[in-house]
Amino acid sequence: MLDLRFVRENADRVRKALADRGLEVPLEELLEKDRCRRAVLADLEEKRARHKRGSKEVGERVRRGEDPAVLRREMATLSEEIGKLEQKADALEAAVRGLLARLPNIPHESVPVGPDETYNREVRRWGQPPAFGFQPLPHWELGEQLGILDFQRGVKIAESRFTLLRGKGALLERALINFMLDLHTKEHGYTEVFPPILVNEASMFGTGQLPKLENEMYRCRDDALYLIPTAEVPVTNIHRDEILAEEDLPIYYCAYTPCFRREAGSYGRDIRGLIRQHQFNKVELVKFSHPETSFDELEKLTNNAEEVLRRLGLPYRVVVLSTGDLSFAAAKCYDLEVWLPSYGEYKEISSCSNFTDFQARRANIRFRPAGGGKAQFVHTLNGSGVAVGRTVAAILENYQREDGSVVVPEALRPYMHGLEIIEP
RNA sequence: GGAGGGGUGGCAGAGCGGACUAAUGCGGUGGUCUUGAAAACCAUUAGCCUUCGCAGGCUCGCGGGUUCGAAUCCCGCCCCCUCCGCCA
Repeated sequence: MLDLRFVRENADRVRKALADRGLEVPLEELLEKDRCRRAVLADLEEKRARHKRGSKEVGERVRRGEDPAVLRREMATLSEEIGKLEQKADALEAAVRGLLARLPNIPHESVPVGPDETYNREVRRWGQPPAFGFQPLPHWELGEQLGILDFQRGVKIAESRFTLLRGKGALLERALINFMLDLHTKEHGYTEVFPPILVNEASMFGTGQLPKLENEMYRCRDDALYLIPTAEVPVTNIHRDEILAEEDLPIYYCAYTPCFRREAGSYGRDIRGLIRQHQFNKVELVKFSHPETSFDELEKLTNNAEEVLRRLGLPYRVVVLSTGDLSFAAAKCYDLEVWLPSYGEYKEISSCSNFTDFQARRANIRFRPAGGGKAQFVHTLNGSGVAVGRTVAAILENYQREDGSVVVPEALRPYMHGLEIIEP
């Protein structure tokens, strides 16, 4: 959420952000409603002040033994007028808030301007896509041949887009989670947390999933709880409604959690394999940063996620999203894309974003400056470090051999009891 | 699931129809004192909204209601704690 005062005083910047993102929000209506609301408020507050003084006077007359009946009647009338004005002010405020909630974050100046993903800009590339002397297989075929991915059973147990991992496949998944957590906690300075995986509405609102993405989430029937679509939600909400000490910033958390997404509206896409599942594992990086250093923190966070792919020897590239592709709450976002031979292209495996104060304002996460003074909103960041299921797919496909076996990346072997090759 | 207790400023905690303009303590900040620090003492210290400013308004878990007037009384809801039951 943007600051209403900021919107009022920087209407041109907001207008440009909307245009750059290709969004239509009736900004003029918002500004007009806001003007109207403030006019009503001035009238309302003047009447409330009179009413307050009058009521006090009634009390004093009673104490002095005078008859307060006339004044009491006057105050009753005034009270009624106030009630009406309050309704009017509330309605205007609700309208303003509704429109304000539809305004996206302002993209950072370094973000390329363009209407869609074709304007995303590649910023760097690492590694070489493997050259196979044979016809490489997609991971879903490899996985089934090796007996480590069971798509049919996943469908039987749950429904489509759920997969059963078996044997070395389950071990590979677990090894990746442990490898990533160890890397981020031991070498990158993150504190590991394991949060609730069902969260309440306030948490979903704080990070911006509600109200917009309600259809994307699994909801409990008998409780007002949602399955998390990403660890970003519970981990960012760790400090909701808190005032942090400036010297505690930046705070780094990493968390492994399963994630659940309904994937409504993506019926035709990525239907095969592990790429788009309703349930998947992810190691997430979350930062609470001082406003002045948040864009530096974004570079570091992105590099931390990249390190996972470098250690695993997976070819990837980093893309900075254009204004048209940037998510609603983000001011800047880098996507990490891993090479997938079955797609013949790079496929998103991590998304690293700086939300500046957009989430912090919604979730009310502030810090107290060291010298005292007003609490300010922190900046929140997060990124996948990285998506585990897609990493399994990338390893199977990039490390496959002609006989259908798969070499285990060296960095992973200590986590797989020294296993070097996955074979049937 | 049953019974009881409770949600008040950064934290703890009093207040239970009209001087609440929310006591007090802790913590924070500034100062006095000190070679320096600690202690002590003095001062200061909630957020939000409207306003160029003066000033004014709102907020005591949330939402209604009673009243000229609600932190305080009534109704509904949410959350937390304790005990019992059930349970990995």
